[in-house]
Amino acid sequence: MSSGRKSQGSQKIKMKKMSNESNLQVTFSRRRSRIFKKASELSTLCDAQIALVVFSPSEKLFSFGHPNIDTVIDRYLSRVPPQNQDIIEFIEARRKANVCEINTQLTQINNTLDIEKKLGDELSHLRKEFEAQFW
Amino acid sequence: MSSGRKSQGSQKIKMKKMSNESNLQVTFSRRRSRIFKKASELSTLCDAQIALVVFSPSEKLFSFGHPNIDTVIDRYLSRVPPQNQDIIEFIEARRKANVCEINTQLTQINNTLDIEKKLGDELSHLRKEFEAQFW
DNA sequence: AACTATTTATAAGA
DNA sequence: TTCTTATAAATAGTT
Repeated sequence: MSSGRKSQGSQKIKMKKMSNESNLQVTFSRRRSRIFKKASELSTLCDAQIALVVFSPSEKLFSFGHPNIDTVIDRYLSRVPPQNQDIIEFIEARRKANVCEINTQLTQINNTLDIEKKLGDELSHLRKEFEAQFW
Repeated sequence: MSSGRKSQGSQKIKMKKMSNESNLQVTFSRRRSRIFKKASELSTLCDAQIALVVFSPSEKLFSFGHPNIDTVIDRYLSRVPPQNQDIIEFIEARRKANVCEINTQLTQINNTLDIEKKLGDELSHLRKEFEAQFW
């Protein structure tokens, strides 16, 4: 016994990234599970919707949601100016622009077609006259 | 002083939705801020990526993310079979289908136009012959 | 919002 | 790793 105390107990630590890797691993595991427990308690006690996603330093995924993580994430994405919504709107806008542009082309082509048809009709009439007179 | 003690201190509570609305409001506010604090600490101490979204019973949104909530959510959505990606693909497919269909129409119209033009040319030639012979 | 008795969480050591 | 322990933080009810 170098000391009368068996432990110094909990000590305050600096809020920066832990240097000791094995301590970091232990601390991550403990704190992570407690946060998920607290999130679960909050959702139960207060009927709050919660989504919690954690990636460990070793890239492992942990997630929790109440009543359902995807429901909450969708609700979040529909409120915040969302990137995905921008993409959808961009694609839709391009689609509409495309349709509009092609419709303009179609109109022009149909106009040209009308002129050609009228010319065709006129010439068809001329041909009949010509044939009637030629024979 | 109805009692020698000033407080009963913390008492264990049942893990079910709190019935008293004002207590629920206070508890929600306290626990929520502590969870966000803990999430922040975990991300700092362990350099973990975190996304936390909470909707209060009164529909208010609270969110936290490290290094960025949308980054983490995107990373989560890219692992889980994502609905939004489906929507994007659906819209893109519709756009392509539209373009393809209209291109078919254009081809048909251009073919028709060619025929009409040939007819027009032929009749134009006939008219020249007719006029040359008539005058 | 502040206080307080009690319960939990925490970090380090064994 | 898990267990212990001294200490710090969180908690629920009260004031």
